[in-house]
Amino acid sequence: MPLPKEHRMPETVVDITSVKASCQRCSLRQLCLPQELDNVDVAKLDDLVERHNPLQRGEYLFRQADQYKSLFAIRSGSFKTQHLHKDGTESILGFHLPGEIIGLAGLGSGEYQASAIALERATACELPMGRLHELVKVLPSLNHQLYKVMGCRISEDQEMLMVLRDNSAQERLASFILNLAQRLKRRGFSSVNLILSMTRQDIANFLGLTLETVSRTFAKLEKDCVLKIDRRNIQILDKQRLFKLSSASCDDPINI
Amino acid sequence: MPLPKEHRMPETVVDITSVKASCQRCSLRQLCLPQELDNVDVAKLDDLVERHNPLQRGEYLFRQADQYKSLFAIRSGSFKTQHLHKDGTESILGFHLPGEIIGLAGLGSGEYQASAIALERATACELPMGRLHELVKVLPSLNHQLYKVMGCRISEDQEMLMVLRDNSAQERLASFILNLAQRLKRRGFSSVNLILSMTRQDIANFLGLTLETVSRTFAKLEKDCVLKIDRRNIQILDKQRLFKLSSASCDDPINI
DNA sequence: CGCCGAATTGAGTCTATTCAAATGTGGTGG
DNA sequence: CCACCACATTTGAATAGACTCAATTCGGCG
Repeated sequence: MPLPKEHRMPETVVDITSVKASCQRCSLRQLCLPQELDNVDVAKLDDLVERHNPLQRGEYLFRQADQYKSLFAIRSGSFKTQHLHKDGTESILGFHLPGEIIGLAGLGSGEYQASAIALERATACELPMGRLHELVKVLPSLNHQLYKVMGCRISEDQEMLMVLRDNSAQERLASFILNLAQRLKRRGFSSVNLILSMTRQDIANFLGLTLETVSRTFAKLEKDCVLKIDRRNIQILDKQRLFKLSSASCDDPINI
Repeated sequence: MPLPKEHRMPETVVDITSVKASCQRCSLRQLCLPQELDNVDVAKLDDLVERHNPLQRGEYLFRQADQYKSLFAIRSGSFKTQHLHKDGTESILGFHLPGEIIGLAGLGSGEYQASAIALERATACELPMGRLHELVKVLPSLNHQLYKVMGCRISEDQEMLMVLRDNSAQERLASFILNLAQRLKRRGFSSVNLILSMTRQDIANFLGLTLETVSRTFAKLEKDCVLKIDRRNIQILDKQRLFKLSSASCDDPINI
């Protein structure tokens, strides 16, 4: 499997040297669980976090139907979550970037309902649920923050549901690129030059299209001078127009 | 607006006479927030619940972009949640039955991202967030339960996303009917004879189809002797086959 | 250089849509 | 009681967007 250029976090975003006491100094703090926690509380959160060695592309962070043990906060790189159906087909549920929390759906059923797979070299912080449940009892701010994270996830999932259900291929792809650009920007990456860590097939699967349609739609957007495309490298030439194309009914203001 | 026959809860399911101390005696207890709470904790939950007068078909329980104040537990009847886009179009996000908690998405953004509208005569219990936040601090069991409810919602939303993104019109409609039958059964209604409280247009909007397609697909399912259809009354004639039609890749065992 | 997987491009097909018309139903008022 | 209206629903015919199948190109890597 050919490796795409890695999504390496800029030095200022993740301090690789401070593996210990990490949440406190982690520059993902504003995007992750510690957001809005004071230093004392973050220190307590730090104690339960288990930091993992890097995963390589294709390796699993957790597997569907594994017994539910932990939430994971992504530290670097990117992941996809995918659900395996009984008939052997797979559905991609999402792509996940540094600072995002994955594994939340398991809180309901007690088992992971999807597998998380690294799309490139990636690291994650593990938050064991047992200890997290203890910690939220004594840290109302953490408890509140966790509710907020979950509320956001419900909100984002419903937004995505509407995009995938109601929009055309071009609208879906435009939304996808804009969404990615916006999330990358918050993490200190360029919001104009994106390096996709997933294949066309992954994008197609995620958007409910075929890879041929994704390819053709990219070609059309390039022909219309909205994007410049070079394999996994996407340059946004006309953000305004991409936004208009993303959906006639989208209501988010441009904030990318 | 012509009224469909009302989804009236069987006497054994909701005791209308005990409006006070209601969570304790409410027979939706096993489906709602109090699930797995002991009597002392339920009594405390009772104190914060504000019970409302019935809403008529078409009336709003809360409105999109209203300041976020409360969660709502449905007590009787049914609701739809729908998102209004900037261009004036509306997207239905879900249909909601007694015992279900709605308004969870607001926990992230601080405002409701959809409106909740009664589909028939309906009542709901209001759970003000301010007091709920206080209560979860002292009731770990309630806190735990609320996480579980939110985890389930994330899980269900993702399941729905896959159905709407990956399946054909017939698969979507079959899934929809089976899902409804299953949820109605848990609430003491027949899982064979369903009374739909929503219009064909609502179903189409929810499933990402046109109302013509919904109508044609119902007609096909009736012609194939899978359903018997009389306006809003649906009789499931062949549950086994409906399940097979619902999706080649669905993995839930038949449990309806 | 040649292999292999990823990605692109082309041609024909099919599902669901759009547009249009007809039918059915419940409620209202004469 | 019946005529009529508004609205929900059904049905038909033509269209369009995405899909399938197939062939080709591209790029990285041994």
